[in-house]
Amino acid sequence: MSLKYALLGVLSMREMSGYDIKRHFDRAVHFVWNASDSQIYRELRGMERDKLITSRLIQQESKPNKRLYRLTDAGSAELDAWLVSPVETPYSKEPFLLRLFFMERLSDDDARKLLEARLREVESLLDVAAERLSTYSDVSRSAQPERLWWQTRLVEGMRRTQSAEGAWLRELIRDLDSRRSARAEPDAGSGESDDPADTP
Amino acid sequence: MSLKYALLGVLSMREMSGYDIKRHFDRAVHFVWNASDSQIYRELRGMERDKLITSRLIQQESKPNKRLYRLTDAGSAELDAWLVSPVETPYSKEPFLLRLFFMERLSDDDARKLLEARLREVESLLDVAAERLSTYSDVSRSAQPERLWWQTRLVEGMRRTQSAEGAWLRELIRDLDSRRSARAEPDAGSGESDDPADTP
DNA sequence: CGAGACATGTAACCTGTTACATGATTCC
DNA sequence: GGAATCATGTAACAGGTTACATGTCTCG
Repeated sequence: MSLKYALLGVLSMREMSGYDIKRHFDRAVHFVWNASDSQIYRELRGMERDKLITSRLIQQESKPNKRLYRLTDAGSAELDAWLVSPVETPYSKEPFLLRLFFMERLSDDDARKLLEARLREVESLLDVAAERLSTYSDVSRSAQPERLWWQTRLVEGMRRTQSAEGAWLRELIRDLDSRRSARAEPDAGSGESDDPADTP
Repeated sequence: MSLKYALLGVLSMREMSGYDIKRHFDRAVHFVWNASDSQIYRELRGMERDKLITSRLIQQESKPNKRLYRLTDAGSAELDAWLVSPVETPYSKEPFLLRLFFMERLSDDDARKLLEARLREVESLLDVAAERLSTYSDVSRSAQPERLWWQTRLVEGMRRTQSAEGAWLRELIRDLDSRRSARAEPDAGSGESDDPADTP
C-alpha cells in the first residue's frame, strides 16, 4: 500500500510523468523504495480514478507524447494524513537472515562464503550512501541551506545501521574461523529432543 | 518466493502440521519471517504437489484431525541449494524511511512525535531480542553446547543494528530540538528550481 | 458462559514481477 | 548499424493480506 504514498510524495515536489517518476525513483528514492515501471503506470491510473491526482496530456514532436500528473487537494491531504499516522511495527522479511537461521545445515566453509558475499553487498551499499551524502552536501553548500535536511539524516541513519551490520559480519566470520579450529576436537553426543528453543 | 524455503527450513527440524508451523513462526522465526495461516496452508499443498514434502493424516479424538508434513529428499536438496545460492541485494522497502524522505512537509513538532514513536518500537524490539538471547543461553547451558550457535549470532546481529538505529534516532531528536530553537531566526528565500538532488 | 487453544481451509483482493509490444530520436 | 533515451502500456502470474467458515475441548 506504500507505493501510493511514495507516488504522492514525489508528485508533491513537482508535476511529473510516469517516466519521470521511475527515473527519480531509480536515482534518489531508490534505497528506501522502488517499483517497476508497469507498476507505477498502473498505480497512477488508479490514483487518478480515485481523484488523488489529475493529469494533462503533453503533445510532443520528436518525442512520444506524455502525461503529466500532479496532486489534487485530496491527494495532498492523503499524503499528510499518512505522514502522521501511527508507525508500523518494523518486522522485516530479510531473506538473508532467514538463511542464517538454518545455517547449521551448511559446512562452515559454505557458511563463510555466504557471510563474505553479504559483507561485500553491505560494503557496496555503504559506498552508495557515501556518494549520496556528498551529492547532498554539494547541493546544500551551493544553494539553499535547510533543504535536504531530512534526506541527509536518512542516509546518515542507513549508513550507521549498515555499518553496524558490517562490523557484526566481520566478527562473525572471525569467530567462525576460530570455531573451525576448535572443531578438530572430539564430538560429544547430539541427540534427538523436542525443541526447547520454541519457548516464546 | 522465500516462504517456501522458510517452510522447508522448519520442516527440516522436525515433522510438523500447518498449525505447528504457524506457532513456530510466531515464536521463534517471527523476527526474520512470518506468514498468515492461510498462506502457510496454501503453500504446503503446493509444495506437496511439487513433491518437496509428503504428509500423513493423523486421526485425533477430542481434537481436530491434523496433517503432518515432512521433507522428501528432493525438498531437502532444494533447501540446501537455496542456502548456498547467491545472496540477494538487500534493498529494503521500509515504510518508515519512506516517510522520513518526505518529512519536510511536516511541522517539527509532528516529526518529533513520529521519531519518538519509532524509537519506542525499536526499543521494544531490543527487549524481544534480549529475551530471545536469554532463552538461547539457558538452552545451551543445560543441554547441547553447539546448538543454536547461528540463531544466537543472528539475534545478536539484529540487536546491534537495532541499537545503531536507536542511537541515530536519539541524536536526530536532539538535533531536531536544537534546530527548532535556531528557527526562531529570520527566513532566507526558498525559491522554485529544478531539483539538483536528482543527480545519481 | 465466554475465551482461547487446536486445526484446516476458501474466496476475494491487492501488490509486485516479468515478459512483451511499439516506435521515434540521438549518440557513438 | 546498434544501443540508449524517451514514453506508455497489456497480460499473465506469483506472492501476500484479510475476511469468513467450521467445530470441539478445556479452563477460568
